[in-house]
Amino acid sequence: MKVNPYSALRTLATVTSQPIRQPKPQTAPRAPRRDALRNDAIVINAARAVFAELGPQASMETIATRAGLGVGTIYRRFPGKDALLDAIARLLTEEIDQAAAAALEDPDPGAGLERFLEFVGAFHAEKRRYAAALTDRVADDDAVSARTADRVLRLTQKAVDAGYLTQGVTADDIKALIVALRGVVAASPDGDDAPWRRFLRIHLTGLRAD
Amino acid sequence: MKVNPYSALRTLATVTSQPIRQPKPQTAPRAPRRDALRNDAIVINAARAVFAELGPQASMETIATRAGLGVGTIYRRFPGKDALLDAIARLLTEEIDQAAAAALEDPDPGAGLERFLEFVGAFHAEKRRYAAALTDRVADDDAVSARTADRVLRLTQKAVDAGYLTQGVTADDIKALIVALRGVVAASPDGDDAPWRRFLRIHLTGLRAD
DNA sequence: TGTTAAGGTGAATATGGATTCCGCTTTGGA
DNA sequence: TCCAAAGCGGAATCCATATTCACCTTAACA
Repeated sequence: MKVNPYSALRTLATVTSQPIRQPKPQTAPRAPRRDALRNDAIVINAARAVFAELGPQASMETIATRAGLGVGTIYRRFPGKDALLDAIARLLTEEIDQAAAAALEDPDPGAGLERFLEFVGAFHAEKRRYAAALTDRVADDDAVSARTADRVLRLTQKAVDAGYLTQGVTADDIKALIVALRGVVAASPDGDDAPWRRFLRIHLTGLRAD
Repeated sequence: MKVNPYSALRTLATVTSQPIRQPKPQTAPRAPRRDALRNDAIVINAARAVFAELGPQASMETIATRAGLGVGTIYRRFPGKDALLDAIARLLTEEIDQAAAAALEDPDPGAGLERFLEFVGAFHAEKRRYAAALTDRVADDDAVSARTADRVLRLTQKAVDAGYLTQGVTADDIKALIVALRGVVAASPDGDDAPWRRFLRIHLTGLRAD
């Protein structure tokens, strides 16, 4: 069993009668080191690159090498591989959220929706190797996730109201289209955008018909 | 290094001068044992069940237990887990092929196509946990695979000729729809068929519109 | 019914990674 | 410039499987 280091210190202090500088209880002890802050981003970027190339089963060793760091460093910031994936998932959700926000700005709701869906397609194409491993990593009731869901909902409603989409189309239909797109992308040869673009076109036709 | 057991036997034979019963070269040595034949199917069925439940990362141990056999027995028939997955993939391709064949029989090409796609959706729903791990396990130029591809091609052409699908729709569009369906199924809650059915409906509308 | 090889078993082994740990290095702060 | 504390590195450890193998059973055939 391990000895509690704090009790040892306290004992020593008593014996030597040295005044102890008590750090003010809630004061931040010290500024975080610059390299530590930098590495945080380096790790995530390396992980994204490696996962994109090798898929989610890429080893921590590989990620560390790519980052130019030791494995231990990764574990200092992220509890484990799973947490790393979670962090990436949140980051990507954020990116999708940005795109949704931008789409909502478009004065033409139909154009905005199309732009958003094309972004999603390209997004999945870039992450084809590990996109599937990201599902369910961000809880539905997570702040970002909820915000995005709300944006998609409004995007859909605006498109319906503007007459771009048929009456009766819901946000769930758009979500289904998004995961479908992922399936098409995953099954197409790397770098070939034509299949998912065509697929998107056709499905939108279906969503617009009476 | 390991000694070749055959040379050892040969040496013994020479020394003792015993006549060796040479089995007639090309004669089938013996009929396969009944239990062996039976186990072959037992293993595949157990594997299908376990994969459906736990996904493709289920252990060989689990499969063996489910089959009521020892792990070694599985390895006697299949070189390894990968080969087991391959075998299942081929089997499932065969099932899809059957469905395609049946659909071609339908006097109404449109109804036949719809029936086929609904079969595919239900098929994926049943295998939602491991369907993704099956892709690319059966080569495109494999006999069954090629036959199925041809059937889908004919199914599509008939549907176009009959005016059910718009002019210009190709077999690739149907294949894309199939993988898309897989994506939708994978993202829906277990056992809920409504999402993929609705999705199929909508996409077919898109494929039928001018 | 006896002989024998095919077939079955599952403990032992091999392997590939994830995760931990501790000595060494760097940085913040006085 | 000096002293910790915060960080880093990466070999050592741990673990969860896949796979092998030496020995035991059982079915086929005479």
